[in-house]
Amino acid sequence: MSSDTLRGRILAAGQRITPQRDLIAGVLERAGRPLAAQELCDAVGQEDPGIGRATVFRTLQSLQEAGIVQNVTLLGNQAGYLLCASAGHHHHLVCRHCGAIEDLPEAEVAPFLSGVEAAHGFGVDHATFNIYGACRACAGEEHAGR
Amino acid sequence: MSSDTLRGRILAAGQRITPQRDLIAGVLERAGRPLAAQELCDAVGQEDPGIGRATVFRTLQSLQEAGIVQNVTLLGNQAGYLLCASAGHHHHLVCRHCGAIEDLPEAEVAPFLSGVEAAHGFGVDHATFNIYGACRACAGEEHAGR
DNA sequence: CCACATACTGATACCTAGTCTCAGTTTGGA
DNA sequence: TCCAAACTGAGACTAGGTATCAGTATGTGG
Ligand SMILES: [Mn+2]
Ligand SMILES: [Mn+2]
Ligand SMILES: [Zn+2]
Ligand SMILES: [Zn+2]
Repeated sequence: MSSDTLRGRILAAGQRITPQRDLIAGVLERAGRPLAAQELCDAVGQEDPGIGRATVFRTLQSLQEAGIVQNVTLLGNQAGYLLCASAGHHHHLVCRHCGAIEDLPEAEVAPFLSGVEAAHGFGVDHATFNIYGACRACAGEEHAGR
Repeated sequence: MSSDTLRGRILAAGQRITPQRDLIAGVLERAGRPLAAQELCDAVGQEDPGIGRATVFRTLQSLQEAGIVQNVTLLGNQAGYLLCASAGHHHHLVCRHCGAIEDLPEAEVAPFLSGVEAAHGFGVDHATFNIYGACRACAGEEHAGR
């Protein structure tokens, strides 16, 4: 069960299991796409109105430290919180039509970064990418649809 | 004179020249690196305390539309405002030691994006990069310095 | 050079995301 | 079961940014 995995990852990060964390991680997991702060707070409040705003943000912080949640920048510079299955450093392709997310493994960007380092004499030590467009499904529809 | 150019670019975007825009663009130009909202407001207030906060943000908006200013994400997810000499779409390498910025032309990232499109069947229509590290000068110092 | 539509400005109120503090509660290990 | 440490909710607070509005400046066409 994936709940086991989630809990395992929380524990592995030296953090405690609490009902709040369970619930919040669950909301993100079921969403399957990045949620804005507002959306997340609403969804959490709907499942348990007792959970305070501060706890939501603290939990996001914890889950990020545990490598379970990633912060992505949505269109319009809005912050989105995304539950990630893969734990290591990786990036995301954001479909601007359906909101779906596709992982972009670090291995795929490493050669590009090496090229930049070589060309500019710049030692890259951290990089994030915000890549927006149409996922395969949506690109197909758009092409066929009109 | 670069002031001519700046004004030209503002006018070309169908916007009016005002003392406030002149001053704010000047502050950014002299900074030579991205400024956070706070820093910018402080610097502006120091040169002319009469300029209101709202005007600073509106001006940033206008200058962005005119392609003169770009919004970059500094470390810690802080927004930075950067005056860019080159007008077209391009990216930036941010030195985390001295704050210096190096332009990364779109042409250098295009092949990478094409590769992503091919590999994922994903139609990229907008991408931004946040690349942090050590510029040539700082990398040299670090290597030699200790 | 003047008149005038329109763009712009400052003040101010407002909003949202996110942080901080603090007193009380829960967790999980010994 | 006991306890230190981690966590929680409430609520105050901050920072970045936007909306409104009445007044002012800009630049264009006459
Ligand atoms: Mn992911
Ligand atoms: Mn630039
Ligand atoms: Zn899609
Ligand atoms: Zn440097």
